[in-house]
Amino acid sequence: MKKSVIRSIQESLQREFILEKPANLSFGHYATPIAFSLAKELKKSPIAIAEELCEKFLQSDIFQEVTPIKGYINFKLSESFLDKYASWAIANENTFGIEERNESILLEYVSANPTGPLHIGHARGAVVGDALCKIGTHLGYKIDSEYYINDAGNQVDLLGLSLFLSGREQILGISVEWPAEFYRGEYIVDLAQVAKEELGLGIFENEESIATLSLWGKDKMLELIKSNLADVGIVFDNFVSEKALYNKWDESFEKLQKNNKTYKEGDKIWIRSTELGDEKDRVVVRDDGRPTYLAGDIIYHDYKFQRGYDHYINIWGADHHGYIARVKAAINFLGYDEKKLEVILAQMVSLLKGGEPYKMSKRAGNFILMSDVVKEVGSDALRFVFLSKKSDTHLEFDVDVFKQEDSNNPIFYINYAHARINQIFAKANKSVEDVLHVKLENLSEDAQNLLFSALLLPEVLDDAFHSRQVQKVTEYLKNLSASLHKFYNENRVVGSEDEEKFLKLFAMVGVSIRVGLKLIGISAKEKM
RNA sequence: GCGCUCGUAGCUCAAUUGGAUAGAGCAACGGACUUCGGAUCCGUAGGUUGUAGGUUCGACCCCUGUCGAGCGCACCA
Repeated sequence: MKKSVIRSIQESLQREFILEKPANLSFGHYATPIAFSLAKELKKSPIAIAEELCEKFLQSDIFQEVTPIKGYINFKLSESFLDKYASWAIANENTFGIEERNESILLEYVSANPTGPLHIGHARGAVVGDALCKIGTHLGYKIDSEYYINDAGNQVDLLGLSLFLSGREQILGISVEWPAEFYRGEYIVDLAQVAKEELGLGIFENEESIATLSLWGKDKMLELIKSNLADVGIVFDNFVSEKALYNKWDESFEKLQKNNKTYKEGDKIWIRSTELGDEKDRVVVRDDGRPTYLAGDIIYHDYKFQRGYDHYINIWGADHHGYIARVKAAINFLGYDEKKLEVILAQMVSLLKGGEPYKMSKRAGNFILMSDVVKEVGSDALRFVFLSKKSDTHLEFDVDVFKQEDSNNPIFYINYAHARINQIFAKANKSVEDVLHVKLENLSEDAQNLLFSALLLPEVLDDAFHSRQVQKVTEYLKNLSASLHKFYNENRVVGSEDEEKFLKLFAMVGVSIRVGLKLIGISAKEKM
């Protein structure tokens, strides 16, 4: 819809311009402040310029009115244009808003350590990533989703050690001495129990089996993580193992070396990340020869870029923000365009419980499991809460409030609108096909506004994806539902002389609600 | 101390990315024919956008200072 408008204006204007929505829908459907920027050039007042331009624009048949107001030019679309578009959308629901593009994107998100179940903080990145993936795919981007498994290094070792000690203490009844850092939490105790059943009691007897427990535990945790994700409808295209990539280190290292971006100091190897804005150079290989975590990420990003995507998106927890500079530097040093990598930060989620702050830390074991929240409020509500907020703002909510969010939940509000539409078709004893041919003309202003709102979905999706702000979609769905409810309360549908027109209008709203919900991973309810 | 992110109604968040009168929900208060399902709708109240400057036709948005919050500042991930 917007594209048709832009094309039409472009034809008569022959220059770049900004198209936006008027502050007030009664002014028109679209607007442009072009007269303001022309004012300087032409040395005329914006108001006079706007008036002159309006006449030119009126020649197009997609506009019913073009009016100047205080220098702004407002466009009102014609009913026949809106009707044609709506008929097409209703008949082609599955392709409504779908576009063709050639750009490929690699989207990496979650990538939580396989040392424990996902907690509520991970859920935010997970849900946002999944929604971006679904929306972007709908918009025609070829998106692959990927999860990077940190299955090498200290944290996994620590998992093995924690299982080992827990097994000795809880199962063998031996008193153990806990180190300063280890994984606590009930899942460790539970997992040690499973280890006993699958691997035998002997596994806790000898310290040499810690390595075995690490590997075994990591696999178990990964399974758990996958099922946590599946519970909210998230499935990844790829899982990439840090460990499996380690044999490519020489290859990546050689590139860095060739570009003179590493150096040796002491017995360590450093990368010159300072050259590209990092605070300091970073160690990539320790003095005992073990590569650091950064080395793993260098290999991984080398591997990513070798696969030749047009664009790369990483969703990271905000606590990793300090990491962006060094990874981008490394990508550049490897000979790639680091601007192709975009990092989205998902800000911390802080939980309250009865007003008391919850300190979330994987290591402390005092965290809220994503799966627990899903169990209590359901996947839809969890998704909706996280998708309603910009991902880069701190989010704080009280679990107790969250639990009682049922009738207050906007999801119910949206679903109610959707269910209402079905209900009214049933009441009228008509199907969508019955009313598809009806022309939407001579509509009241309210009806026309509702129609226009429903047709806006593709633009909203486009905007949400390109600004990486998924809350625009939830916001839109709430507003569209509100318009529907309002219209419903003010207009009698069944039995009125406009019945068929209104049904077609409602069908269009239903399409947008269904498609919109689907793209944020929520299925619309037919009945409630 | 340095860096990143953020600061908008009592609370949780929006604001077409520099545009027109800063908007929703919740909470509060007052209303809507025993209703095409009232899980809805209408109305009232609530704001110097943390704060002080600057940039310009125009600023919640950009720049500078300042205050406050969170997160980083590892050879952990």
